[in-house]
Amino acid sequence: MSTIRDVARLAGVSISTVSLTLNTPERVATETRRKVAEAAEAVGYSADPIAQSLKRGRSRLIGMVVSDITNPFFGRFLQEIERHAMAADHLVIVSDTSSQIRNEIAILRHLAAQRVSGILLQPTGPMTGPSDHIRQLSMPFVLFDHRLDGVESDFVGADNALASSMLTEHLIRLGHRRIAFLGGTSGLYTAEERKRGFLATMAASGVPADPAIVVDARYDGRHGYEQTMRLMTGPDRPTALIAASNVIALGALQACNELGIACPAEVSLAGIDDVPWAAVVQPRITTAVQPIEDLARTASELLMRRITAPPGTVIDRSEIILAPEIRLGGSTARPA
Amino acid sequence: MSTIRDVARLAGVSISTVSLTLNTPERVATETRRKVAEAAEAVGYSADPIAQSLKRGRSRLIGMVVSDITNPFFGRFLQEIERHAMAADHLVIVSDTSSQIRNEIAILRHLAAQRVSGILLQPTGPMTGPSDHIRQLSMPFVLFDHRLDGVESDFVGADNALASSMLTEHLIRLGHRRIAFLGGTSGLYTAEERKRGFLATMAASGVPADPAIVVDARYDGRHGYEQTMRLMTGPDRPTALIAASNVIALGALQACNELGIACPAEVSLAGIDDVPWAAVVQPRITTAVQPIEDLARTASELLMRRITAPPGTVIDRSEIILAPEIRLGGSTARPA
DNA sequence: TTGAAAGCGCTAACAA
DNA sequence: TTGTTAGCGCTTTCAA
Repeated sequence: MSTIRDVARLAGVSISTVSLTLNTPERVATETRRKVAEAAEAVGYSADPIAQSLKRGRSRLIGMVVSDITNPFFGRFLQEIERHAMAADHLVIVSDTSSQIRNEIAILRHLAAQRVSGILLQPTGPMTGPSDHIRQLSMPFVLFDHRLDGVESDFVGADNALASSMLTEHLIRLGHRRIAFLGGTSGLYTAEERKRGFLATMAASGVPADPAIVVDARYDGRHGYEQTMRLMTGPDRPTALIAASNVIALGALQACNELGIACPAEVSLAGIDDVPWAAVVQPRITTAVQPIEDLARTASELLMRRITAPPGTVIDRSEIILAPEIRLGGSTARPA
Repeated sequence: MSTIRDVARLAGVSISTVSLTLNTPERVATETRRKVAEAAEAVGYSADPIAQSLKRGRSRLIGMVVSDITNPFFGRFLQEIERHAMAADHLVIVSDTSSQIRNEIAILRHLAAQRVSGILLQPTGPMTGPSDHIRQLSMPFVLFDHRLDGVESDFVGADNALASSMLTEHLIRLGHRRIAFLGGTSGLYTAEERKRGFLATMAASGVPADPAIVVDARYDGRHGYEQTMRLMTGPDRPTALIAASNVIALGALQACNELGIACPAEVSLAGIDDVPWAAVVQPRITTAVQPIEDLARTASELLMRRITAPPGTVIDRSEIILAPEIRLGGSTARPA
C-alpha cells in the first residue's frame, strides 16, 4: 500500500498539502490539486482508514446490535442497513446480544473502543430496564424496534399497537368474540404495545378480552406451540388466535395442525410480522407486516444525519413510528 | 478514556513497561507487574484497539462476506461466527455482495483497508470465475459453502453431492423413477455438486435422469415456482421433485398448492437445506440439512488457527467437507 | 529488567 | 496557498 508520503513525493508537495487536497480541495490551488490527484492516481493511493480513525477519533464503521440475528426481520433490516452504509462508505459491525443485557453492555463497550461513527441498536430487556450504558454512549445512535424509557434518542419503529388493532378489528368484523392473544415477552416494549392494541380494540368493540386467554408466549416458537395446545384443548376454546410475532404464529399453527383443528374452519389465525414462508402455508396467514425497508432507510437516515452533522450541531430528537400493512390471507374467516 | 500514559504515571514506570506488562508479562518483574496491574485497574485502562491496529498493522476485526444475508442458512451461520469471534475478542464486519462480483471486490478492498485479521468468505460467481482479488488477499481467509477453482485456501462446506444423493436414493427406494431436479444457478459450485449427486445416483440406480426434467431454478423462489409450474403441467409429469435449496422448495410447494396437486399423494417433494418453517408446512418436507453449527465452528477454528499462528508459520491447507443429515418428512411417499 | 525514542499514517494548528 | 511540526496511542527496537 502506498502512503500519503509517496503521493507527496511524486507530486512534489508536502504531505499536508496532499491531505488538504483530499479533504478540502477548495483550499488548494487548482494546479496543485491536479498534480496531487495525478500522483495519487499513479501510485494507487487510498488513505489508511485506521490512521484516519486514530487521528480523528472516529472510524468509518457503524455498529448494528440486535437481540437475535436469525430473526428474518433483522436479517432483512441488516441487509438494508448494510446497503445504505456502503453507499455512505461505511462498513457494518453486527452483533447479537441473545437478549442478554450483559452482552449488550459488553458489545457497546467494544463498539465504543472501535470508535464507530454510529450505532443502530435494538435494545434488549424491559422498557424500564437499565439504560445507563446506552445513555452514556459518546457517539450518535438510533434505537429501533424496541423503545426504552429513560433514553432520549432518535427512535424508529413500527406502530405495534396499530398492528394488533388492525388484526383484532378484522377478526371482530368477521364475527369473532372469543379471541385469544398469544403475546410476546412481558415487559418488552413491542410486546406491551401489541397487547395494548389488542385489549383496546377489544374493549372498544364492547367484548372485553377474557384474561384467561391473553397469554405470554415469549416471542418464542415453543411457547407459542405450548400455549396454543393449552388454549385449544381447554374449556371454552377461542374461535380465533392472534400471535404477537411470526415465530409464535409458527408454533400456534403447528399446534393446531397436530390437534387436527382446521384453520380457518375451526379457528382463525392472524399474526404480526411477515413470515418468509407465508406463501407456502395453506391457508396463507393473515398478517400485519412491518415496513422493513422504510424502517431501515429511516433509521439509516437519522443516524447519518447525526454522523455527518458538524460537531456541536444540535439536532432535535426524532421518533418515527411507521404504520404496518395488513395482508389478508385465508387463515381468517367467520367463526363456525 | 485513560491512556497508557495515565497508567505509567500512576504506576511510576515508563509507558513501554506498561505495554510490556500487558503484552508479555513474563518479561517483567513480578513487583512491577503488580504495580502496573493495580494502576491499570485503578484508572480503568483498556488499550485503544485503533492505536494497536495502526502500530501492528492488524485489527481485531473479522470480515464475513456472503451473497445474501437474508438466507436463513447464513443468518444462523453468522450468529455462530459472531459468537466464536466474541469469545476470541473479535468483532465481525458483515457484508452482503448480492451475488455481484464487483461488490465482492469492493468489499474485500474495504476489509483489507481496515486491516481485518481474517475473512470468512462465501465467494460469489461460478467456480471458474475471477479470483485474483481473493488470491491476493494479504490476510488469512477461509472460503465456505462455495468453492472456487484456482484459490488455494482452507475450505469448509457441506457434502452437496451427498445431500442430493441421499434424497435421490430415498425417492428411488420408495419406487420413484421419474424424478425431476430443480437445480441451483448453473456454474455455481454448490449447484453443480448437488446436480452431480443427483445424476450419479440416478445413473447408478439404472434409471438415468431425463434431461428434460433436470432444470435450472437459479436458487430462487420465483424460478422454483415457475419451473415447477412448467414441469407439473407438461406432458409425462414427474412423480417426485428434488429442490436444490430451501427457497426453491418453497416455490415448488407453492406451485403444487396452486395447481391443486397433492403432496405426497400425487407428487413427492424433497429439498436441500433446512427451512425454518419446516414444522409448519403440511406435509413436513423431507430435507437434507447442512450441519450449520459444525460448519461455522470449523470455519472459525480454521481461521483462528491462522490468525493466531506466529508470523511465518506454514499451515497446510484444509478442506473440510461435512456430511449433511437427512430428515424424513411426510412430503415423500410411494408414487401413486 | 526497564526506559528512551522512533514511528505506524494521518490531520490540523500554526507559520511562512 | 503551502509547508513545518506536533501529536493521536500504541509497540518495539535498542541501550542502559
